[in-house]
Amino acid sequence: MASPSVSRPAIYAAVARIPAGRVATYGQVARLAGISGHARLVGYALSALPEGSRVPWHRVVNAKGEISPRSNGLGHDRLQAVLLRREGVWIDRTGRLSLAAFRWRPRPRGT
DNA sequence: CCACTGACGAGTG
DNA sequence: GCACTCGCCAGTG
Repeated sequence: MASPSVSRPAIYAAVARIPAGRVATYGQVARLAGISGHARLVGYALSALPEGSRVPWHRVVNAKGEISPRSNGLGHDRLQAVLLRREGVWIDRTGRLSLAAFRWRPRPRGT
């Protein structure tokens, strides 16, 4: 349940800004979407994404740097790991990736 | 209108 | 570093 449509467009737009090979946290996306502090809403919005959407939802991970397990039972969490790996983002055997190395930094100084 | 539920995050022990 | 609690918003029964 819970298919909130808060600022879905804003959230999707923020997620769409994440470059391949990089990841962003829900909180980070929320901040970019203009709803900082509402990381949950980001997750809810992404959960409502249709399978054919062009939104790189797989580039969004939680603050711990791991793929949040979902309950839809469609194995999307597994798919996310595969998609990320395909972009060069390797998940640690503990199920976590190095945020320090793969976290996307919007507006970096220089370049 | 009330209660429960979700792809979360930060703080505390 | 891990486990637990509280806070946030929106939709459903």
